Amino acid sequence: MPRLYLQVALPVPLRKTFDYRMPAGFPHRPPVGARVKVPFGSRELLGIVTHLSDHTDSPEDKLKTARVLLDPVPVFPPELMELLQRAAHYYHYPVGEVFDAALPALLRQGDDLFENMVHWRLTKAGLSLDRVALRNAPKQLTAWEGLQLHGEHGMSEDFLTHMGISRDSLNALARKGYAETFGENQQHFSHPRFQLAEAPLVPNAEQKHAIDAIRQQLGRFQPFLLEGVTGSGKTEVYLQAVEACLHRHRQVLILVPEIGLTPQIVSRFRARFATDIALLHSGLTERERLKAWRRAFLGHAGIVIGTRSTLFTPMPHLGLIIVDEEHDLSFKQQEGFRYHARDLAVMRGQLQDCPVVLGSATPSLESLGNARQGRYTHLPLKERAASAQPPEIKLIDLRGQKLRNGITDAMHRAINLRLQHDEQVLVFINRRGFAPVLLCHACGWQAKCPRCDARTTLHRDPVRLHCHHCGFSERPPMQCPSCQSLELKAVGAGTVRVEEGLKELFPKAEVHRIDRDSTRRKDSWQNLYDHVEKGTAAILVGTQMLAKGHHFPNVTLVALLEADSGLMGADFRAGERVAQLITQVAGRAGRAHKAGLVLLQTHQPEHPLLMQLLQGGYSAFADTALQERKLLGLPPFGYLALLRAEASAPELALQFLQEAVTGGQGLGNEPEFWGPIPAPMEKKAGVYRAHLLLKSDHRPRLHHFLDPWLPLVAKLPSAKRVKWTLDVDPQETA
DNA sequence: AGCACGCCGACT
DNA sequence: GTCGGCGTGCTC
Repeated sequence: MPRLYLQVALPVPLRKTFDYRMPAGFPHRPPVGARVKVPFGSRELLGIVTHLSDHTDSPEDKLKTARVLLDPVPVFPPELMELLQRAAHYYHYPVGEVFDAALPALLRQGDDLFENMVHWRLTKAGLSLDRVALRNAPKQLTAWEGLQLHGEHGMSEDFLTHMGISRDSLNALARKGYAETFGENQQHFSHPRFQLAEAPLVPNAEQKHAIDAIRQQLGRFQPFLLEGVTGSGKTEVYLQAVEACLHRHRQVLILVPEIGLTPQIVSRFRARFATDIALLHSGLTERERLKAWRRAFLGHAGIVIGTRSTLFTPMPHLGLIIVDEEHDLSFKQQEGFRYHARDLAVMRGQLQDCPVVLGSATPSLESLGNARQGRYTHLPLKERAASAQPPEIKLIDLRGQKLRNGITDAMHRAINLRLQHDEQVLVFINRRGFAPVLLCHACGWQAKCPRCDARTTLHRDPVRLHCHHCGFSERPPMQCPSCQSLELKAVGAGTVRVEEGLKELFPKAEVHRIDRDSTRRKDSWQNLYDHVEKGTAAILVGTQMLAKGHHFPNVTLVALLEADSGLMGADFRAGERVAQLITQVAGRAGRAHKAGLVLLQTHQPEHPLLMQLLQGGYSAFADTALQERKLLGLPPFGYLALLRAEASAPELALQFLQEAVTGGQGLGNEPEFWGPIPAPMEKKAGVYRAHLLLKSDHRPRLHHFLDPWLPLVAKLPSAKRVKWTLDVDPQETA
């Protein structure tokens, strides 16, 4: 019998796997996708078995022996192994680190997969019990009712605790002989079960078309772009597609941008389906995360909802993937393994033969491009649900206007009018703090961050200057450090100053501020939301985080104080981001029976992007933007990779990138090189940064170039003096 | 990324 | 005399 070697991926930044001998006592064929502990240098690491092979390319005497096999079944089933390995290749990231990023932290640390895994079921006595026997024990009655759902099949304690049934009440039932545990520390795979808890709404014609289209493709790979303006009923389409999927005893994976901010979508699913819904988001403890992950992994959870990394959760019966707000930036990881969860979701759908629904009111130009080329089925929802009217958008020219705390007279009057009608107003200003500039009126000196090429922002409460880019903070000087003048002025407005200004202008109105500083306390945002939802006159001031997920039915005016602030950006996606932001915030106005008004303060009222949004909405903007992208060969018509470098001196980073360009000559499949250039904020947190953009008009050709180029780049002598990273499909190119 | 090995400076 | 600075080289 040939001897078998284990090929293992380890969490080290090396673009290779490592071979190990199998010790006596390992099963004959350990499962590919399982975790193993292996010796590595002087330490012991936990890795993933990627292959079993009867030969090895390493010299026999260098091989070490694996130590412990941790899993009886793979933590990554075959389709996930395939997804993660393809992703590692696509993003040119070390495969062992990709596996590491995909695993809940406790499993990464070596915790047992099925430790503390207990299943409960009713005993014969429990099954034939009369409920009156428990009439004096309401908690035990609930537990007994819960256990009845699955009868003698039983269910995991993870799920029971998730439904609010405590171990105490289960133990009490056990003591009376009505319930028992079984299958301790063992896997217990099953199909998800569900019941409809409320009747579906009656869809309109567009919704029905979308629902039918998705239903018909269940069991097959097909991407859909569900483009629905705010209030067009995207969620109802999701719900009915999910229902069809659950009917086939399949699981649904739903990705959302920031689950903490969207409790509304979760409660819609909870209200519609009586099923195990697993939530995976940043607010969980690692123990909670593992339990939720395990319910998905074992097939118990019918619906799995989570942020970006939830995409990597194994689901044995996956039947549908939904990516809500697919344009959202947070789906792209911005450090380390820089994957795009939306793009990998499509890849996963392909591997697992299921439809992928990308939903947005403001789709990314990438997805619109895919829809127009026929790769994705376009499902537009243009009608707003019953009686809702589209908001009216108007511009206020800021040029030559006197501003009071960032507010023009025209804006002041418009807000006043709405408050008099007992309606609510949202005010957006995309800047935290009190004022973005502290300026010397005498000599022009400005407060700057010593570690970044950036000004510091003046904050109140406590009064300090903060750098929003690196966390530096200091007490503001009493007099100008340059000319000793005492005339230091706070210029410009952030959320705090606008809040103060509005309180002065409207002393009788409730004014609330929502930004990262005001919502630090857990739940404070939710409490405020519940309060405001009741509908008394109020003004909400905030950054874009106010625009996400929440609907305020009584808001009739939305104000953007600096609508064009994003238009100056050097990034080619700046326009797309501004158009999405304006359209998204406009969607917050006039949801119920009142028509909404959107007021944009701008220095560039004749800017083509603004004109287009006003006249033709997001789709008119998208048409033009796509034409421009095509002319320039930019995404989705061109394919980009960005090589970033940072170093202790500016020349080092630029020199490294220049050598990388030179090293790429003659490799074949060469892309266009744009740069190297210093990054827009060259100095950040004390390091100097530079960029090299690679652009190709064929994706495969770009990757055929990157494959030999990257190892070469890594071996450049100058690579030792910089920290470099490659970003495939970068979202921020500037 | 870690971690060990290695070869030069100021401390008990 | 040693503790420790971080350059460089390796990890099946």
